[in-house]
Amino acid sequence: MRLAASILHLDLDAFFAAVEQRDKPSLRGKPVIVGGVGSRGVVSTASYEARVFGVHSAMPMHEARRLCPHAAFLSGRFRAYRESSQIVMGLLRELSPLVEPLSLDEAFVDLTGGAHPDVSPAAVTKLAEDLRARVQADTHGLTASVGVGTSKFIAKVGSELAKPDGLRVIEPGTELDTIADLPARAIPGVGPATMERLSRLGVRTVADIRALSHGEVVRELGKANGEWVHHLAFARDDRPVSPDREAKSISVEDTFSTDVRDRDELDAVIERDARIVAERVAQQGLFARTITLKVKRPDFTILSRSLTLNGATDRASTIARIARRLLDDVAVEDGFRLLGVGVAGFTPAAQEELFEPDAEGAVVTHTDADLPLPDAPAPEAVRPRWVPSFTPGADVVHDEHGAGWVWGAGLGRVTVRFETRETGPGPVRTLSADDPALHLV
DNA sequence: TCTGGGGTCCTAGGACCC
DNA sequence: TCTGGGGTCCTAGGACCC
Repeated sequence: MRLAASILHLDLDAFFAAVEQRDKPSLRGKPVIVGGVGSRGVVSTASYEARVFGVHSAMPMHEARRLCPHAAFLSGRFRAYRESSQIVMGLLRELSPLVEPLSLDEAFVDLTGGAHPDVSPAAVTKLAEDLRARVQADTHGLTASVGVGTSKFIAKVGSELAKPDGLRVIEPGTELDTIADLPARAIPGVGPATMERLSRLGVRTVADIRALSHGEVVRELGKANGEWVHHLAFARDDRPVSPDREAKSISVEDTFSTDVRDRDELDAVIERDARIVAERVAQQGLFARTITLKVKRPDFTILSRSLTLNGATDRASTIARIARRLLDDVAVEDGFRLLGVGVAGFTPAAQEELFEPDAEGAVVTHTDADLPLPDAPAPEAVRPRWVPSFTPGADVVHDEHGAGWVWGAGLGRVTVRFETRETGPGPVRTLSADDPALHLV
């Protein structure tokens, strides 16, 4: 905790949904829900208009449809989100080089590291309001909530209290009062399980935690979590803002639209995911030692199996081969609803002698054969993950009608609303899916 | 037609080493 | 003729975050 309120937390309001409303004028002021549109999808972001109906992040999509059937249900346009995110992160880096992004829509900034040495409450208020105005101008209308405080925790509490489209500077000395009546869940790290334990001690608010002794909290929650929670309840938080945090793991996973039990199909998914993982590892110039296979059973139990190599690799074939072998250890009979492949234990250099313990514990060397492509027609579970298609919300262009977005598709037809950020609400037209004049962007 | 995907950190037991 | 003790690495699971 610092003497001055010099840590800033910025959170873009209902980010994915707000980008959609910005780019789709007919959806402004209406409930918009972005997420997985398949039968097993969940909500990523709901616009404030949809939240009124009880829709929120992580909610199963089928439930969101029940609560708010008249909403627009869109799968995401991550390129557009990334673009706006980069604009905002750029604005933050103008304030200070010490910017720590937490996700596309959230970041901490250490203002003492930057060009604005005056961190008096009046000065940071001015700075933060200017920032919010610039975010809105440079992103063509997205709004941000900003909190400023003496620590990461307090800054984040500030932006939470300021939502939506607000600013809250929590002045030094007022922290304890500000957080006293917040639910204990407001402390980062207190999730459902921890909250349940705290409830057993009669805790509801942050102040209730303060009434407990350090020892009591640690006994109930364990050492690390207990100390953390007890400290934060007293607003003691000296975590630095750390830009350039290095990745510790890279993984890809797929939830299938129906459970998969066929071993060949699972092997094909492993190979496809291993390729994606290997590409991302290589992109970052890394090599990984530990390969992890993750599966989720139909009853939602999650299993993971991992193996650490003596060497380090960035090869898809090696990652896939190990993952396939790890799958040998897992009973497949009930099938899986999810399979994932991940790597960790990064080193900056490949290790020449890449060998691994085999099932008997002996050491075997191997060669890297090219991975076979699965024979067509591939089952749905094994198709490439990012095939361009007329998913709801996708950007399209029509030679005659201009730019628009996919409202719905099926039975060989695509319904498009022809409008853009600049046009204002536009007309809806239903076209043939193989209309040669219609192009995905 | 029941509940995503990509991460981080912690715990706990066993192997292994000195 | 009752067998320490610490440190590190690996593995599996779980809580949590956005």
